[in-house]
Amino acid sequence: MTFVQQPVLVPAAPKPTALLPLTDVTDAAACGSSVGRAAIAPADADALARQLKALADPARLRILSIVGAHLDSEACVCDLTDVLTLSQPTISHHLKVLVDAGFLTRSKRGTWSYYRLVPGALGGVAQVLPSL
Amino acid sequence: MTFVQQPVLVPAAPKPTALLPLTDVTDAAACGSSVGRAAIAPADADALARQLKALADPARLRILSIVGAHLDSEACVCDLTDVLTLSQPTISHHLKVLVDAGFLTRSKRGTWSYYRLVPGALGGVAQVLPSL
DNA sequence: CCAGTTCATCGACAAATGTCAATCTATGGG
DNA sequence: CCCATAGATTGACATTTGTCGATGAACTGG
Repeated sequence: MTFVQQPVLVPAAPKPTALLPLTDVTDAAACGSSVGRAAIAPADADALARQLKALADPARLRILSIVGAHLDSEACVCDLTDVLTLSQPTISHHLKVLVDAGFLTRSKRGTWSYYRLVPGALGGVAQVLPSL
Repeated sequence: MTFVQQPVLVPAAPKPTALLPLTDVTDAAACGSSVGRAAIAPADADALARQLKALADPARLRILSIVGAHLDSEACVCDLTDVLTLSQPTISHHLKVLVDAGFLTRSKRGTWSYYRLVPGALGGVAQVLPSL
């Protein structure tokens, strides 16, 4: 189990302006704290929060994990309904959330819908987090 | 701007049983998909979702960023009320969420409350994400 | 002791979210 | 054709969440 850290390739990334754009660094409060660098821009915080919101659900994390656990990082809905204790519409809803957030892609073949991990999408979020 | 990637040291981590405990790997659906490894355990998905839920808010991301932007990774509430366009009770609420989730610590000195980043907390989440 | 400051807590409210039953839309097989 | 199956959509519902105003608690300076 090595996890080669793919070349990122985030698709739904809203253009990371400089990974950490500024807000402003011009104040000195009475409590005597000093600023070392600039903080995240509000627009970037919004975008990152949207991505994290899509991940911040136990069912969706399990879905991503189950899809990623398949040999080709691809699974159909029946693979999920078997394991998750949730109704089929609920699972379908979670899948839509993950697709809209850019973590999964959907491809319909015949009667079945196959979902696939977007390479680097999770890694992109993981890369930005520690630099907050 | 280098971001040295600290030695992790996650404090509030709920004991990662093996980073990816199993659920079960014993089925073969009609759609013909094959399992390569085990998925995340439901309990671990719950724990990770709780952490992510604490992060999945623009105001809280900005708070973490502002605290981390200070030279000693420490800031008082007044540093936040100056920048964020939110009422003081709302900011206090977000701070409590981040403390409860293990991303910040609070230390009161005199009239001021100082919040400090928990070293490795964000990195711990970031490390687990790509291995889903 | 009193007034002002800093921050947390409480109560209320609208909005967002997770869930399900019911329904709809393909697709495939007789 | 007709029916069965896989999955998406819809509508409804309870719960959670983000926000604020009002209030409370603790410390500081006159």
